[in-house]
Amino acid sequence: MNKIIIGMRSTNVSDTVELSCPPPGPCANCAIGGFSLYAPTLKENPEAISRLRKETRQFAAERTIIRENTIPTEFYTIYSGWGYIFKLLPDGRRQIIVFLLPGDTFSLWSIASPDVPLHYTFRSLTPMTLCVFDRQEILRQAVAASPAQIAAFQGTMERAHGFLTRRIVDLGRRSAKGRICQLILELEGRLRKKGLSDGSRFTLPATQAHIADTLGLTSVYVSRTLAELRRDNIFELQDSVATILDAAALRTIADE
Amino acid sequence: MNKIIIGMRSTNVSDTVELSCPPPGPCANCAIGGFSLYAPTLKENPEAISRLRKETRQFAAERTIIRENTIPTEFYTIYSGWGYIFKLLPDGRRQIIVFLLPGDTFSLWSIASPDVPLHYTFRSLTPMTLCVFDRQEILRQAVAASPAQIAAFQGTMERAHGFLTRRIVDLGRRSAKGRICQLILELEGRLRKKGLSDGSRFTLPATQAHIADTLGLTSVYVSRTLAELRRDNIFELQDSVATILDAAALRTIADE
DNA sequence: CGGAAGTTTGAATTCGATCAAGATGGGTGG
DNA sequence: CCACCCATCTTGATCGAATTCAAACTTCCG
Repeated sequence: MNKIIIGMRSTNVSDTVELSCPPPGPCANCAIGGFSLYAPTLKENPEAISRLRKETRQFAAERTIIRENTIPTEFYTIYSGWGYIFKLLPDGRRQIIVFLLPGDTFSLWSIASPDVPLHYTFRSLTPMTLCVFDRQEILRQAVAASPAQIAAFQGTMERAHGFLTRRIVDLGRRSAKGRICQLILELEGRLRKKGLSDGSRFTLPATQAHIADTLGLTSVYVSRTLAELRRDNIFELQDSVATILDAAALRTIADE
Repeated sequence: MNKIIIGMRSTNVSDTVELSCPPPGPCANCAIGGFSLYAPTLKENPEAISRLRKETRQFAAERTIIRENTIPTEFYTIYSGWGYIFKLLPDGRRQIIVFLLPGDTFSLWSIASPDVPLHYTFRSLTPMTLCVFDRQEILRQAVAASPAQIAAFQGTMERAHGFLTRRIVDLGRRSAKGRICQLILELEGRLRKKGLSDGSRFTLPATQAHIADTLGLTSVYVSRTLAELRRDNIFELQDSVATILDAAALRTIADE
């Protein structure tokens, strides 16, 4: 039996520990598969996906999955848990590019240029289970399989692109409060599509430091701003549970 | 004969004026074609591209090509001049997402979802000549034609994605000076690949207001920061000509 | 020569950062 | 089971990078 992973937010010891585990059931029964990149193929031919999956792999919180400047040979789907992609500046400042949620994939962007090293790092935020595929295989056999699959592939890239451009607008032209509301709405929307939010309440395991590093702020100021939103009965974040108290007000602050 | 377009930076009269012009020579001879999205097809079968091109179209500076919330039916390659893509906030603040240079294309990102309206606006920065294609045609016949073409397509998307993530890092975690140096290096690099920079001197037609709207700053502060770089003999921008005086220093400031 | 767009410079202001000190709370080890 | 530890969050005081407001200057064009 494998070791049990404990703690949402583990300490920094042994940065790259990983624990193998037997795969969960066949991909056909996967709760999150219908929201993944290869959903069309999964629907038509679930065994094809099961066959492509090399294994599943578990990580504790805050473990580095792939480091900047390495060349990934694998392709991952997050089966459970949250991850994030970030870039580190020479002096240690960190910018989180995007949070990865269950059903999201990693190494999509570099799939067409297999020999270019990553320019950012992929890390688990919570304990996380990944389904592991061979990068070349998934490209050839799943992504280019059918017209529906090509459309899903390009659609995924486009959605990712949309999140990035919206983040650029946030960082460039919105106040701290606006950015935070924007982020809450983004995450709620993405989670809702996967059945992980009822529209007003969802799990948000990111610390205020993660949020700060995502929005170009400091954790101190994130704390102050969240306190304000809480005081005004607009939004609350406690013990990794996010609650939208006043969706209209939230959207108003986010929009301008 | 058509009207002649005058002035790099025209006034705001008649925001959507456009002037037709006879197409320049066949695509096979195009100076910029080798750097475009469909370069592989152009090399193998230049007539295919010529046939796909509906027309060329000229715009004066600061004209809106496609507005936010509309559904584009055309696909453009910039034959000459600069353009930019931006998003407007309700109160009039503007965030420029990216500058488009000769050989760059537009509506790439929305090519897979033909019925989703744009969430940003495409505008000319200088007088600009576009080669116009049908959006569906270019997707089917050029982008999906050959393996080399698919690779070029995905490679283009990846490069664009790289620019966006780097911009996010800049906006989130870099000082005004760092952002400006970063932008100079990005533009120089992109232009050099197209033979439009010798490594230290190139045309940069953006005003300080454009730069400010790209980097999340105000034009006043861009002016002050450029003055500093000029004073320190690192970089100079005068009359739309950018000159890198000290590349090493520029890179140092940009990197951290 | 007059006007408009762009740039520069100065002074005052502000949003968010930085520094610092507690408070809270869960996990670990004794 | 208790005590300590460490990460996270909170709150206060001060600081500073970039904004805002304002006015002059420069160029180019009509």
